[in-house]
Amino acid sequence: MNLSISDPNMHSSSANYLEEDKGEILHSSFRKNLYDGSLNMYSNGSIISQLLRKTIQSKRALEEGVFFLPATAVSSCTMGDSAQEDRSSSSSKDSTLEPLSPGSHTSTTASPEGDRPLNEHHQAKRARVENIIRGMAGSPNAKTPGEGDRSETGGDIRETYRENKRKQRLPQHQNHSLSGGASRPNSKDEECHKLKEQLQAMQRHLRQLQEKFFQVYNVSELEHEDRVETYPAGFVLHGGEDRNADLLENLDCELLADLDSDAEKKFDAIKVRQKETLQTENSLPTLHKESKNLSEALKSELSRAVNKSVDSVLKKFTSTLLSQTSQINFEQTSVQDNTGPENKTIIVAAQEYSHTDDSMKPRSADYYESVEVQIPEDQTEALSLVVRKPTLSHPTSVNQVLKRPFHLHQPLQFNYNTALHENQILEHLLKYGPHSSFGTLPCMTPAMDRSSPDSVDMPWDVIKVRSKVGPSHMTHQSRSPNLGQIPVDSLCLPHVKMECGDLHNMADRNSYIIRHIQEGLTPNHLKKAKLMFFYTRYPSSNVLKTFFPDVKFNRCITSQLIKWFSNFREFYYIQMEKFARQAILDGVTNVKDLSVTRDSELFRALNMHYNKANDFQVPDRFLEVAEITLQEFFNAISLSKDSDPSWKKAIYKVICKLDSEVPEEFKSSACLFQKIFHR
DNA sequence: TTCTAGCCTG
DNA sequence: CAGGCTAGAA
Repeated sequence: MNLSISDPNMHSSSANYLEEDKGEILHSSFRKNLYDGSLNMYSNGSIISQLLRKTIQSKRALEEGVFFLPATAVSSCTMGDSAQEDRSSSSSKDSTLEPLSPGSHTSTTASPEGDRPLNEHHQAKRARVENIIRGMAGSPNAKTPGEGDRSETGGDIRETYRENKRKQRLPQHQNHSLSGGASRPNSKDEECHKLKEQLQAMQRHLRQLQEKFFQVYNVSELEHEDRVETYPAGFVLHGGEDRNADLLENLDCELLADLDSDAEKKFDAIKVRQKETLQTENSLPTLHKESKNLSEALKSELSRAVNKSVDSVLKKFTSTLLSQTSQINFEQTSVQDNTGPENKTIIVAAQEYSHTDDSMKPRSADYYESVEVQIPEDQTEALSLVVRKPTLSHPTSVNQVLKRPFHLHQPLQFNYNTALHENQILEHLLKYGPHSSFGTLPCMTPAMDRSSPDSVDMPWDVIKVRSKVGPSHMTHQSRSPNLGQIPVDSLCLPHVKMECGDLHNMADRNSYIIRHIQEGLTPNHLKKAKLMFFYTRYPSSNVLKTFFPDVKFNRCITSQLIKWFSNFREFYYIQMEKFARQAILDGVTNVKDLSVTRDSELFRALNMHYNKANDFQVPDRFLEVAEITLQEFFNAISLSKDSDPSWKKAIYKVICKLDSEVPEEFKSSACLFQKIFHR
């Protein structure tokens, strides 16, 4: 056989069907429809759904009493083509024959003498398939079609299907309701057990579906058993059922979700096509290709379904774990009480958050804004849920508490922080397990507490120690629990995104948080501004807005930032004048003898002021600018220009032109910036 | 009038 | 570092 021969045969056979056999017409039209459908599959998503849809079509056709072959046609065409495709791809010798399989089949039935035995054969198969479909579409509550219910309207039938669908999707809903927290389980085992049961129910359901599916599939296989031996990967029937069962076992129930509506459309399409002139598929090579695509798509579809199921189960389990371990941690911390009352505050907050049904939903911007409104108007620095962390060099001060603990007892701050820190809690649980203390929350880093108002009063050496701890945090290395106390500040949440990146479901909210606008300037912002001074002494307001994206700019904030840089300059120029005069007193006569290096006293003074922690690599350019400034002062003083009240202004003009670009890294929000420069 | 830089002071 | 004040620019 070859293509040129089979094509005319198929045409003639179609003509015969039109006059003699309505069922065969359906067969052909169905087949055409299926081929078209197979094309659509690749763009319309679930192939499994498509296959099942066709089965439903067959069932409906049976109920209508109009057609009697669709199921067979479905299986023979769809599966047979897929099967032969696989075979042809595996065996190049047979490749010329395989594409003809469907065509040859129809051409055989096209002969008048072959009609009768074929019809009998089909009727036998029809009865078989009818049983299969009935069992497949049936559910305990569904009416059994074909048993006195033929008068059922299509709408009723659809209702039946919908009911089936609802039942099939029920396990998922149950899962949601469980994870919703309304009926929160008391123990982990209980929750595990329920989850397991649901999973098993899903598996049973899918197994049933799979069995029906393979039965239908087997019908077509029998029809082509003389030439079909193997099937595409994932559908090897001979000895491959187990593997297929495993694959389909995890198929998500929602594959059936859109069955009825699409089946209805297909059904209408079939009726329309019935009236059309039947054209034989003269593009068998194309079909060949389509079958191959179908095979590939089936494989990917199955693996996708498995992944989806695993993900959903894991997700539910994780959320359950969160709500339980929050409580566990609270109790543990209460007993140990080695992390101070503030930690308990946070843990209680975490508890409340995890208990809230809608806590998993992203908060609106209004939510956060409304919280911040509670902050006094003249509060320019963000209040925070901050715990003073002891320094490593003062282990005896571990139990020190806040200087201003009243910050911790503002209820709205609770909500604010708890809502925002869910990610951290969850991450902590995933990373350290349920029995670790929240005092070691990885996202509550030493660097973060600098954003708290209390940090203003904190000696710089404390900050330095904390800064040194930062890098290990960033690289996810092990961290001593003794660092323990929890400095928490909303400003610092953006870095959570860096740590919880694998928690995709949290990413969206973090992306909101990272855009969260800070109402006031914090010590972190001051620190950042100081480091920016190494690059720019005269930043424009645009630069300030660009490099403080987490600050909600207003007149006050802008003035404050400007004032900061003014103060920075003041200190800078005072130092320059001081060291210039000192040089003159030291007998320096040549301005070229003046240089500023990292070992210079002048640099140390400046670095102490702008980079107290010394954890930032001051750019060389700043040394150059400092040197130029020093020389300018030296020259001016040497020339006795300082007698002029405004003698410095000339120097300012020179220095203001020496600003350089601030690195892009500074555009991060204050906390993120901290993390970047403390690595 | 508003904004900003700079100076002085605490 | 911030507040108050002044001068100058826009």
